[in-house]
Amino acid sequence: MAEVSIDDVAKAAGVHRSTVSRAFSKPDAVRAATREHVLRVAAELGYSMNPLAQALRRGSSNLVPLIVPDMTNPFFAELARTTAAAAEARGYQLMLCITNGDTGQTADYVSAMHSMYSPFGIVAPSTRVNLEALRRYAFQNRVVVIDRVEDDPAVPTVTVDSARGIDLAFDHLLGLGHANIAYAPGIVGTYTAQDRWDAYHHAAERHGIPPVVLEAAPGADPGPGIVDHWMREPNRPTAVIASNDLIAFAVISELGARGLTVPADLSVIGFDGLDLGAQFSPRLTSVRQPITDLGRIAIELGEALIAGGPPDHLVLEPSLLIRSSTQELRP
Amino acid sequence: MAEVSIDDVAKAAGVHRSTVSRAFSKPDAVRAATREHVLRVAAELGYSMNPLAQALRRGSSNLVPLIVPDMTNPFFAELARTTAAAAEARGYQLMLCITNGDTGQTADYVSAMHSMYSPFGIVAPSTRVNLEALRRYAFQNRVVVIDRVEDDPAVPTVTVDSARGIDLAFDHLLGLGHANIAYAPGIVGTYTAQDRWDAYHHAAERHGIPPVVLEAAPGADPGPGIVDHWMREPNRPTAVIASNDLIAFAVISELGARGLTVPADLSVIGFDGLDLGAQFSPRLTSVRQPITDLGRIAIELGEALIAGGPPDHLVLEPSLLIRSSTQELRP
DNA sequence: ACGATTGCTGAGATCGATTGCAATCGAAGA
DNA sequence: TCTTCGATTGCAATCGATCTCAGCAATCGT
Repeated sequence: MAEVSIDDVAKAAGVHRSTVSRAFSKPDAVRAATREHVLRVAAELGYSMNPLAQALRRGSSNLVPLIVPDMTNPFFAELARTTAAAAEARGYQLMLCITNGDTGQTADYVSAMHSMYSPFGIVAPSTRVNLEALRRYAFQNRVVVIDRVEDDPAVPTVTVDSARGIDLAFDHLLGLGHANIAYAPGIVGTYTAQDRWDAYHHAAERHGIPPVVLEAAPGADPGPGIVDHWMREPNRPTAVIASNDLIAFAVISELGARGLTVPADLSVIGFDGLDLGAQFSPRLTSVRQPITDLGRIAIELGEALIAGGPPDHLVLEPSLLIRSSTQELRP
Repeated sequence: MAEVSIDDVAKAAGVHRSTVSRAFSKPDAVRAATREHVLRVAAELGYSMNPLAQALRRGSSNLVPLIVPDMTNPFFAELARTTAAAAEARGYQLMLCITNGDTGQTADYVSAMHSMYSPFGIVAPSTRVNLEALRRYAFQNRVVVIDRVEDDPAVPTVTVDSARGIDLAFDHLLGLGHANIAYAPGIVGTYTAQDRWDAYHHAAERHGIPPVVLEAAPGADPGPGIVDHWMREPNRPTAVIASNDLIAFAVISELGARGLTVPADLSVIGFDGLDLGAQFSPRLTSVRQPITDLGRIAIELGEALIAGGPPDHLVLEPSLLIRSSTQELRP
């Protein structure tokens, strides 16, 4: 019941603490017989090493913080899950930190991670603002970013190719006969959001389609704003690309509330490819981000970082997840 | 850049480390002038206390683990958010642990929390199984449970009144003219799931309604199984109560895939009252759990626990969130 | 004016582990 | 048989903080 320390085990096993320590952390440095004896005694006493003390002495721990802005967005939830799995598989203990988009909190977490002797940390930023705070620490801590950091090649990053994703969406919609394709941005401020926005304009231009951006008032529920905007369009688009799945959900929901149906009245394609989209009504067609790879690679980049390798900047390929929220245009 | 320790600050300020320590942790015990001087020097050096060392020496930290089975379920995501907020407001640092329903992991986390000197931990269990592992630790650690623990009154708990929630759903549906109300269970094994199941049967019996439970094969995607079951019913129910919002989503989605619409062909009511339900199509009517209170109260129970008070067992009241997935029965 | 009290600060042990260095021991090599 | 070497193990310093105890000054009561 009381905490059993390394000295208790040492005493019970009749050896010195250092032997116990070695039996656990460097098994080769101790005679096999001794080691087994120590381990057995330790097991009997229900001993397990205190990670805090260990981290303090060693100057390194296995706690890897994953800093995300908002767990309510299922994208981050899925990211957290896969990253946690990847982390655990490599012996790290993932610790999830939610910032609620608060710049100060992100800085706090990164600095806390510093004093926790984390080998490295992973940040999935929401707004560009908080990256500034991050950079102050990036040089002294080891940080991996999902998304990107402003012009700072020293920070390893992993991203999904937004332009390619938007192209995929365009090709799909074009193939379905749509020629009037709008874009519904959601949150703004991140690099990814900006990329998707830009990619939409480029793609529209390339295909000779007049770009229509369905903006909603910031802060408010985005659905109504976007749909209002859409209905006001003189030449009403027949398809819309949402900047992420949540926005797509909101649009479809609002459309339904007004008696319109998807995809009959409007084809909607999301961006994320969440599992949750398969439970939506209609099942959401979406550009799928390889979230599992994102998590795994973030961990790998972290390991590369502590190994002293050069910072990588990986770009992953999205793919298309065709479900039921898009359909062929029928005039 | 290098880690600045308490001794560095002490030297720079020309005082002993104990004075620096006191300046931070018990401001009254040090002269105002000295304290300010120390604090200023510390700020200049960019010093911040090392929580590990502090926890090690003090034998207590402010790290509160929140152990959840699955972040992919938005219920837990919302719970995590509100609990994190409540924790932070009280000076705790919430650390999220995802078990993926793995019994062993839950035990690991609880034991890790032990050696992290956490004041207490919060567990939101998914299956009843892992509660056994929990109990082995509960007596030596301080654990608060959201949901309940088998016959163990020593563990404080906070729950939502499932029976009341089901009643609310029944009353709503009955008021809409429905007389044939089915139940769609989801995950099983938790106390809450069992409660809702029982409550459904009681309510059905009380209202003279033949109970219809729409079970799906475990493991698989629940939507198709539930809908299949529903269609096979000789006397097809006109309304269904889902055991949680995710199940409701799945049912509605599957219905949509088969060309049926909600609420025209079937009224569906969920259980959770997630914000996400408002983005669903149709907007989901649901029994709302007071998730914010759940998180806050879990923290408060934890504090009561370390204060040495008797373990409480709180039961919160759900409420009805009427949106668009239910409608009056039209014969 | 003198012993007692109060307020503030310094010394040093301590939390639970790791690790470089020294000591020990048996066996191989000369 | 004596030296040397490698494999083990013990010793003690150390990581960065907290906390009890003691010392010392200024203040208080009478």
